[in-house]
Amino acid sequence: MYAVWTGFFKTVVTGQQGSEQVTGFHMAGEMIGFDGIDGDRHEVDAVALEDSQVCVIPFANLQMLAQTMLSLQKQVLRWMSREIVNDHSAMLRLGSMNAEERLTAFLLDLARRLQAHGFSGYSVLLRMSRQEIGSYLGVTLETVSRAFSKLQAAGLLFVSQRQILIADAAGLRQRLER
Amino acid sequence: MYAVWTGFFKTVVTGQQGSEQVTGFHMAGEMIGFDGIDGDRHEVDAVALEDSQVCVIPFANLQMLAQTMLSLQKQVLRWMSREIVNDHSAMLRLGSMNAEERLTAFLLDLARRLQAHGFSGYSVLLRMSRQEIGSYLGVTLETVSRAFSKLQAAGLLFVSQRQILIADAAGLRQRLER
DNA sequence: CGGGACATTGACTTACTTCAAAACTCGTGG
DNA sequence: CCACGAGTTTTGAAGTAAGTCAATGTCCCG
Repeated sequence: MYAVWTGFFKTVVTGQQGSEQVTGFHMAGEMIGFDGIDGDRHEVDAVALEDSQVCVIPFANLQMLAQTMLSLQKQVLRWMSREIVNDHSAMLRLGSMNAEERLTAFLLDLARRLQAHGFSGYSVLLRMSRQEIGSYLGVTLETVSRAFSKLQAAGLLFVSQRQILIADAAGLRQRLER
Repeated sequence: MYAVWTGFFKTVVTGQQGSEQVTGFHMAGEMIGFDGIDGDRHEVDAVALEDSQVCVIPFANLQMLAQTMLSLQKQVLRWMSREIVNDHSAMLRLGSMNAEERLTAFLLDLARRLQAHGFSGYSVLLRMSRQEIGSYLGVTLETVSRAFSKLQAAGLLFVSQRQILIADAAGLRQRLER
């Protein structure tokens, strides 16, 4: 298991012949590697998107500790449960939203998580490229770029390369209530 | 937690204003409800697609038992890990495959799971409607129907309403190696 | 036998992709 | 300090896969 200490990661699954799909972005305080418990190999690759520090925790150790520390055992289950819930929202995004809605939902989620970590909930510095956002959202990088431009034209946010300023969070949220 | 004893279920997440997304199908021997551990409510609804029997397991009980039975604790982690891996393949399907590939991957996965449960790996009786398959795969029911017809025209399978006969599993697998 | 739900197929429309060009950013070296 | 070049982002124009709307067909059950 890998606990992100500082920095920012993406996790990627690779299909048979090289088709890549970003399955998530991970910041400080989050865990990576729950996919490797069942099989004996991790199904995803984790890639740092900036200089980062992780704490490597052999799963056997975690499990041993959890036997005596009940709170840790609970925490592991909560982490995994949270990942499952996250993945289900990702499926909802990918399966039943258009490009603009996907980007909106993604941004709101990112801003919320950043805020939970003590950062501003309005000024977001993206660590990932349009390409990577597109992969995560199941659209092309061009579509991501166009969706950004459209949201900016609608006065909901300001975009300058990777610096995003959310001008109207309520307005963004409203766009998801189709 | 709910352990499926007999029958067949779908799980569904509902977006803000009623947009539905099927997040999975579950057959005998599989567990439902890992999404409810973190929050205090389940995020998905489970719906039986035929007469079914489940074993209801209060999570607190499971947790208590797991403390003394090490093997059970491991099993819980394995179940959850497997769900995470499954969700990631679902994301890969939704994010980087076209309609025909999504249906192909879905069918192969379903056949594999049925076979693992002692059923035929070739003759598949679908328990869900085109609508529900479409929701799971992020396409419309018409697109599902057309994809079925196309795979049949290619001689890879035979379709008669909900009865599917996989004629060329290797050929189907090959279609995924784009 | 008839009605209702589900599935298939066709014709048309559209959101997104693809291909291509121009603009911006940033690090490197002259 | 500026110029160059590579990588990234934005924007436009054209093509296409899938959505939408609608008609027809099929199955099941009362």
